[in-house]
Amino acid sequence: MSKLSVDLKKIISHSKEYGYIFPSSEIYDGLSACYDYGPFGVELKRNIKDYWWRSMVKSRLDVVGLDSSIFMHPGIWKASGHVDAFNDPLIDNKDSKKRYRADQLIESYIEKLNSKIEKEVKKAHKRFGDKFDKDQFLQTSVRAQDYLNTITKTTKLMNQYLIEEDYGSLKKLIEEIGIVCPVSGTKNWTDIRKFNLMFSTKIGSVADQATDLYLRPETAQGIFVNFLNVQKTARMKVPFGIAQIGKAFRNEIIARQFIFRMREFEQMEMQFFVRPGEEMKWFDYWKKERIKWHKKIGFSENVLKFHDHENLAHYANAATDIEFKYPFGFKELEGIHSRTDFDLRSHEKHTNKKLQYFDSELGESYTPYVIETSIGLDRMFLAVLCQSYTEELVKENTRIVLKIPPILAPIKVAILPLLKKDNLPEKSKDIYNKLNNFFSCYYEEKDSIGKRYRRQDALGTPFCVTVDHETLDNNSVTLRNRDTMDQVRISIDDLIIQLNNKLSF
RNA sequence: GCGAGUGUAGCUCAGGGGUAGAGCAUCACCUUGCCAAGGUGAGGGUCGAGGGUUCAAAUCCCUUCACUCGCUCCA
Repeated sequence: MSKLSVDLKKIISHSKEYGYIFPSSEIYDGLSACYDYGPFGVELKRNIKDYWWRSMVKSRLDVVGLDSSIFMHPGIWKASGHVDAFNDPLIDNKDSKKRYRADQLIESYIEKLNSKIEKEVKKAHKRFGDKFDKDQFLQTSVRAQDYLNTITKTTKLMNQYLIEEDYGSLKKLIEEIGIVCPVSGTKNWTDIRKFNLMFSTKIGSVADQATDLYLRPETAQGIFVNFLNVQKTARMKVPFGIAQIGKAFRNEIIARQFIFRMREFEQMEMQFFVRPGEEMKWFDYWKKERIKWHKKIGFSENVLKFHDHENLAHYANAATDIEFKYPFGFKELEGIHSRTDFDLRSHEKHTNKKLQYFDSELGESYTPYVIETSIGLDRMFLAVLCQSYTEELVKENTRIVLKIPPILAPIKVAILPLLKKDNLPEKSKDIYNKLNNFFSCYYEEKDSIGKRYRRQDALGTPFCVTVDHETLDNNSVTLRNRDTMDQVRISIDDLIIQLNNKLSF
């Protein structure tokens, strides 16, 4: 096992030990790729959401929020392209262990036959010179006719089987035409299985009258179908954005790497509607805005990078990812996509309802173009954990610290009596009650003071307030910094102001 | 789905036919005057599940389940 995955392993077990993340359904042996957020995980997650919502919605005049439902009309997923585009027949080669899409295997086979025909044509052209008639050749050449017939027949059968979802026959077809695996060169294929990205379920209490529907695979569509509702009621003018935080569900073929790729996950999305033709300007604008956001909470230059897409999705005309350097490499954390007017237009087509905006400045109506920023909340959570987890040597002992940015930390301040006697606990609890109105606090009196500091370090608490005998004399406490372990003595009255300075957005 | 690996205490793991173990963690009491691991005691396990071999199985055999890693996909 590589050193990198050892790091991830440490983070996973630390997350569990300190109440951040538990494996789902653990006492039933777990459920693959599902995780639960524990008492401190849920706080960190909430703080990340707040940080995003504040900067994307609260601090801007041109973006408003939305919380659309997870269940939506099944027609939406037809319009968005999810029903057709993510419904693949998959087949494995048992020798090379490679997985392919069955239809793509057959298509590349047809491609090969086509190039063989081309070769024949070229050869014949050489032979006959200028008098060469391509159509005539194709009709008379036995070999070319053979290829053409096979292509026609194979294409027809493939399409028929795909539509009927007759995967048994589709496999037979692959075997009959003798397709081999490009890697192993063998015909040792598994059966074809259908893979569907979306989870389906039923709504309605009577089974046979129930309507099939899907759990949403992205939050974006809830925004698109509410475009006019939001624009009109919040009286927004293009350019403007709609933001949403919510769960999404994808039946990933393989879900791995802890909370990086889960089947149930949470997205923080914003769709920004702009005038047609101005999309690249806004695409660049949001690229800059979003990278600024990441840097503001302390992600450094060398753990972030843009990754521009070469192959664009069916709806996009430009796309980039912000990648974060996880222990398993640079991976997508956030996507910024120029989605054109694909979604709005597609919903118009499917509903026969106008989804246009009248631009009073231009004096015309149009379907806005859309720039999407979409960040995985769980991926952000993991990025924060990976960035924060540190082990350092202090007097030949390992100190494990979660250097979580203070504004994101689940617990902001721990209040600790130096000793569990002499009225120190009582005094500490007074301070706890006072501070807890402003920050999330933690009170602890067990074990030696050093041990308690280390425990708070491991939990990621940025500040410890220690109450000692001097506190009883002059109302002063020590304030300890998690990252430097430095302590300053300050008056209790100054605590709230000082902490506020360090903990505000 | 295929391949490999792993399942023993809350965590990290040892033990490989003969009474279930260690360190850390937890709880109680004592100790403790600022950076983890001081003392005494206690709780906690049908050794992933089912079956087989055996006088005897955590240990050997078979089956099964779950997780982890790799491969294909990722709006």
